[in-house]
Amino acid sequence: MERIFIGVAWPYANGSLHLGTLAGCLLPGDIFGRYHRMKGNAVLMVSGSDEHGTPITLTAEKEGVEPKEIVDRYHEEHKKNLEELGIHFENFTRTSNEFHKNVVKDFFLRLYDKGYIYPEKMKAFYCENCARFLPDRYVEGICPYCKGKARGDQCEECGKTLEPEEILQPKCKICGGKPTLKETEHLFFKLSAFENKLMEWLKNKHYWRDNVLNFTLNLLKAGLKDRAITRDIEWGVEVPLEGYENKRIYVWFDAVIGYLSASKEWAEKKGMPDEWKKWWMEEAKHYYFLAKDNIPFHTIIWPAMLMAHGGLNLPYDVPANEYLTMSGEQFSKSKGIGIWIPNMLKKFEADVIRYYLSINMPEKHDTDWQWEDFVAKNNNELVAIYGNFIHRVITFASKNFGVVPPYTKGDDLDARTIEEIKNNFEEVGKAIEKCYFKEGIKRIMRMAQIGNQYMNRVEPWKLLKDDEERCKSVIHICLKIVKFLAVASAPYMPKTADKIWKMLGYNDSIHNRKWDEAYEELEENELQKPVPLFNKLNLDDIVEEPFSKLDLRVAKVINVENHPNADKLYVMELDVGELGKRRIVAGIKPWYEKGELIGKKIVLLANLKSAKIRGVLSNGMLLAADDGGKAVLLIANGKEGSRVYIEGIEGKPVKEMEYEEFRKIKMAAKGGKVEYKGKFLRDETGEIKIDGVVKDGSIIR
RNA sequence: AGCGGGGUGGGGUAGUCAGGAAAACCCGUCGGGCUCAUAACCCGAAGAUCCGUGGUUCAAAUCCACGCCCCGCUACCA
Repeated sequence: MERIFIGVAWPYANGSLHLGTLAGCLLPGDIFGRYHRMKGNAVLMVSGSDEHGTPITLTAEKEGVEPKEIVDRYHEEHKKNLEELGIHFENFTRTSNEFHKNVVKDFFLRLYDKGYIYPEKMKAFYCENCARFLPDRYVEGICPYCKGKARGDQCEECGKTLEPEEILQPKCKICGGKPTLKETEHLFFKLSAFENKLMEWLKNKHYWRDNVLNFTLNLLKAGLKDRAITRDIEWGVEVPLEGYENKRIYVWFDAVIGYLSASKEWAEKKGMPDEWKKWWMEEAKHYYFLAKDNIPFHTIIWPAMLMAHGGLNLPYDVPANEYLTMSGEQFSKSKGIGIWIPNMLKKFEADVIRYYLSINMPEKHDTDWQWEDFVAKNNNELVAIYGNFIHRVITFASKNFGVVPPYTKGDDLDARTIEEIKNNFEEVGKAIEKCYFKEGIKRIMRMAQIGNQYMNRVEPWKLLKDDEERCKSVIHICLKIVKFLAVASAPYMPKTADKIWKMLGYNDSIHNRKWDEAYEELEENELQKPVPLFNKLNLDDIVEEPFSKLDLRVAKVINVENHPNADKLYVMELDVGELGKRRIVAGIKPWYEKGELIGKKIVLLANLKSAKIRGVLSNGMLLAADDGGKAVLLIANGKEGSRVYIEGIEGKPVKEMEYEEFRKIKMAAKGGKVEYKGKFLRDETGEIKIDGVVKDGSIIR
């Protein structure tokens, strides 16, 4: 038996969980945990809501409530979602509880006593108007070097790191006022003292994922700077030292200690307050599941903190995932891209979501969530290959025999098939142990496929008439395969696995069984009546908001020519950033000169079905307001290729959109802007404007 | 700008670290088989200059160099 500690990155309690968190952290952690529990290992898997930090206080202010109300809301929601998703923790807690705060304070004091924390004065921006110090990213200004837009301690254009006093025309992002530099004293963690120790510790981590190890080593080579671990805010863990009553411990310092506090709390709740020591002070392997942006916290800062503390286990592996993108773009609230878990759970079975994210997990590079693909994988793989195999076997067996029939008459094919299944099953286990979750689920699918092949070869429906004994034996083999599948699927699709288990006539939960039981002989159970495990999905049902189907993009006009066969048409060439160059035909010639169009940023409907217009192929169309027959362009401001959207409507663009379908979506002009369902069309920089005065209510087309 | 990851048939991915006979899988397309099963399953076929150029080698998707193009990160969006 091994002891396995699993730490899953703490979701921030400032919003709903989204698919990225699930794909990158929660799901891999859960698969890993479930597998090890079935293997008979002692698993302690913890996480919780990360509830401190400025973003939460800002959200609270925006809503006019206390921070506590925000974090309570999302913590409850997270907990509920996790349960619905079948993500099982030994302890899923939160950083605002007293237990955690006390552990953080103890940890802090221990480091302080050992001399790893020291005070230092620094200058920071203070906004009189808001009466608060501003975190870096809430200060905007101009870069002294390239005159580009600078945010906080860095220029967004040239990427140069800036000292606070260098930044020109600083502006408070909250109130727009002018912040001043004010001196403040903070406590620093002596991260720099751990460079060599960390380097030494990393020496035998050759089994880590390349991206994680390389990234970490590069940061170390670049040299570590001591980090301020206190902030001038009121929301957070109090600093347990005199003179720091107005400061709080910085959220990253507090959050990672959560791994330890959650373990201690778990032991406490179990009534065995020392039990956590078995994982933290005795031999145990520590795994941390997180996404790539979180790597430095878990491979440098947290290990350094643990070293500073002393006597606690360091991470064994940090199999960080890359990102899940949404139709090619990064999840982002501010850009209106993303899929939120509460929404997903209303529409789909947890295991369907788990399946798609497992087989499409961003292990080595970013992977893309695509609705078409999601539907296709559900329908063609889960339903057709996997679900159908189980269903056809159980249906056949229960209809004809009622119980698991005995195996009495075999042949070579049986042995070969079982051998192959067994081999695949073992590989699934190995894959999970190495955190190659994608490979594991693929092998499970392969097993279902082997089952289908076997059945097609031996044709039990024919044997039923002329060789019942052989037929029973064949079905016995098929049921064995079903059992293999149930056990192997348990970490990936826990609810489904349990359903299969019940169909096989077992009364208990598969999650209390052992992984190796998959090989054990079937009992002569009475089979349950089968119910289809999954159902087909229809893309049209999923994408119910017609606006979601649109793929609207910012496009810059780079060339305009007359259409060879039409008076009112231009043939325009557009730069659509990541989508490349596009040629479209547009009927705006009567109202716009060629010259004034070039360089303009307009709104393009990028996924409109291509059409020949008077002999010229047009790939998309531009949007304009129709003011009594006169076309007036919509003007965008964002980067070429960036999305144009309505806040609150999830973008789920279809591949191709019919013109008629587009016409049903009624957008109208209002006060120089474009309104749809009470909200305004916008891009990443703000609302889209109409290029001139048009009557309110003019239709956009 | 620096760093990291990537570019593989029409789409989505595997394979690349340890170079080798037919480049794997799912979808899509075309043809066939089966009829137990959720019109599901199974078999076969077509379809790839493995981003480009040059190099190392008996042998390169894989190693090296240069170039092009995407994406991400740069320390609080997973």
